[in-house]
Amino acid sequence: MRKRPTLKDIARATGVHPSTVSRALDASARSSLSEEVVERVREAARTLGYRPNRVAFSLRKQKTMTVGVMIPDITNMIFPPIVRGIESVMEAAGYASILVNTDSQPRREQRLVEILQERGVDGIIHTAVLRSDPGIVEAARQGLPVVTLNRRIEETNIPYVINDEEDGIRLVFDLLRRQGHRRIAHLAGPAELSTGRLRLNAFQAMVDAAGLGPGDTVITEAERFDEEEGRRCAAEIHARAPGTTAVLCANDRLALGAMSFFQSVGRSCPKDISITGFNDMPLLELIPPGLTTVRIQQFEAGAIAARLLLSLIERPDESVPQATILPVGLVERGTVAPPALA
Amino acid sequence: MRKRPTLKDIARATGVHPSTVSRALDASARSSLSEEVVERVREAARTLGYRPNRVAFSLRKQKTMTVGVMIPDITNMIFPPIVRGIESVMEAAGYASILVNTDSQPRREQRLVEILQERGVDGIIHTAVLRSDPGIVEAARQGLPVVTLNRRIEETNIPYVINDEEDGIRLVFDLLRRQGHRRIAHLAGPAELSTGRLRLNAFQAMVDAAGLGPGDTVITEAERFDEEEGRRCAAEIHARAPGTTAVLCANDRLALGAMSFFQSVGRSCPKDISITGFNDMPLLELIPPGLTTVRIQQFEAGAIAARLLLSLIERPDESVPQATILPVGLVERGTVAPPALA
DNA sequence: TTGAAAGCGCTAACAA
DNA sequence: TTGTTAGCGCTTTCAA
Repeated sequence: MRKRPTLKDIARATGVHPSTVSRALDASARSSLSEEVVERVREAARTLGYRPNRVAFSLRKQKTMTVGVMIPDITNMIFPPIVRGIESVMEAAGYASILVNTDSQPRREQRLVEILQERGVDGIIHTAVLRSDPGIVEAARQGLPVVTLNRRIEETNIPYVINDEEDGIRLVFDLLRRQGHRRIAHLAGPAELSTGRLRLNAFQAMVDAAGLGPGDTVITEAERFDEEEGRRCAAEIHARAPGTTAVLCANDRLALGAMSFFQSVGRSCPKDISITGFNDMPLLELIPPGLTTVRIQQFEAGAIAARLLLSLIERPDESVPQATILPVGLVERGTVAPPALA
Repeated sequence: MRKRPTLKDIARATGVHPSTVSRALDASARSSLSEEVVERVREAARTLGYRPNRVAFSLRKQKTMTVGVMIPDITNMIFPPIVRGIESVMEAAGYASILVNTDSQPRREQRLVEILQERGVDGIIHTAVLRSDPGIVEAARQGLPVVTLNRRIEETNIPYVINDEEDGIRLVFDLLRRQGHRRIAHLAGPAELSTGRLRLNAFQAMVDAAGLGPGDTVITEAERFDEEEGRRCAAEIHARAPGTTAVLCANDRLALGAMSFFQSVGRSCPKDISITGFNDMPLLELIPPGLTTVRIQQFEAGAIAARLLLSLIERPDESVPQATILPVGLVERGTVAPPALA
């Protein structure tokens, strides 16, 4: 690559000292210089096509203006909007984002945290934490600004931004109850993820509050949030509790898998079985009969997490809220109907 | 952040010179040292929790081990798999990726190229170029390794990886012809994108080769590759050429929009109108009646582009192929049927 | 208002 | 085999 001009080159061209050039180009130091020098320097910078070297800047200032963004898998469609939300505020603040996919593998996640630290990121937004996650906790303990998004780590004071999981579950549960369902199954997410756990807890609380008995509900736990696990768990529900009239799923992909399973065994949705999801991922509205689900904020959640991280980085003594819980909404489409009369 | 240990700290701990520590920790320089020193140094590095500082490394070596990945918009579902393909090879080679979204805005794209250059990226993979794109061309001319993906820039020697657009169009066109269609419309993509242009050219060539007359085909050009433009252009086709029995769309999102339009005016697909797409984006198979489309390689395309870029960066005198054209395949689903008898 | 000098953490040419 | 030294491009303290 052709060598880019440096401060030294500008200094030579204008006959001033490199440090003077540095000052002339820095808005906050500019004030202490004569207008004439500032103008000459800026002019020279322009004609030489000067671009500051951020690597040198970073080494000197111990600040890379870069953040790490950790997600489980960008091909999972709920993450792209979140990432855009993060970048919309980071980019505006002059930060670049290094995006990494953990594939939900703890060892890989751990390694990626180290890689990001080697690269000197100023902070990390982490959407892929496990409920217990020593690697990132240790990094945060050493002073690295971290905020978790979508999920939280238990027993730490790392700030987190999550959805109101409890309210979301309440919304779909109440809908099912109003339609007359009593034999409601929960297709739960992985227990090691806070989303899976919180939604399960909320489901159980709703069941208790509704006075449903143990014979009415069955719970299966998926190992991953994907369609295949949705099918597998739906099959289990079908086998263990054939009288189930509604399946409340911990997320949309599990619900899609469940829909596919019930269709394959000839139980039509919503006539024979009602199904609900969580997240309202893109394109869902085009898949018949239209999954009834819980809408979460995606872009906005990313933006909020990014603002929190910026605050941690740039104003370390200002305190930020430890918990940010975003409101959710019910999206009624076609997968819920009253139970068929037995 | 707690200060991380440096080479100097290890040097102090072991009683050798920092440069010796550097050599001991560098596999390729290690051979010139005594085993005893190497062991002592590595041991100290381990106990101190030493992590190399890549910023200092970058400044010294003039190499950041970072590449820029430019895409139009990560929320467009065909890009996440491409990005994963890129990262799978970049990460394995020790490179980090800075992902930026251009939103298809030339000025924004231009600015992002400059930002990436300030950050000293070792190369750029660009999936968002326009057919004419002076900013990135100039950067490449100055010696920055660049490869374009999915799209190409005309009149440059920047290596590119694209799909076999011509063959893809041939596949769907032939299918429509075999089913007996004659009045075929093309819902074209934006002319300033090579994908839009190449697919349009291919369509016209097929029309000519098939001996269809000007009365048989109508072409409308979308301004963006999205559902809304698909609906608008489908409406235009419907108005200008109501006798059209098939619409060959330049990509899946346009096709989805067209499907939505024709449904809204009561023309059922595929009974009254056949529709085809391009890309085979995720989830398409779940949307009835199932879009017949052209499958492109996504993950693999990213991986190939990344390998090309790596070659440009690490072996600058080895030559790389200027054009890589990936094979495509036909995916037959439910949106194509013989034309209704008039 | 400007210059001189040091140093961020690392690598590499040269010397010993 | 190891140490010395310089320097990547920048910011910032101190002096003038």
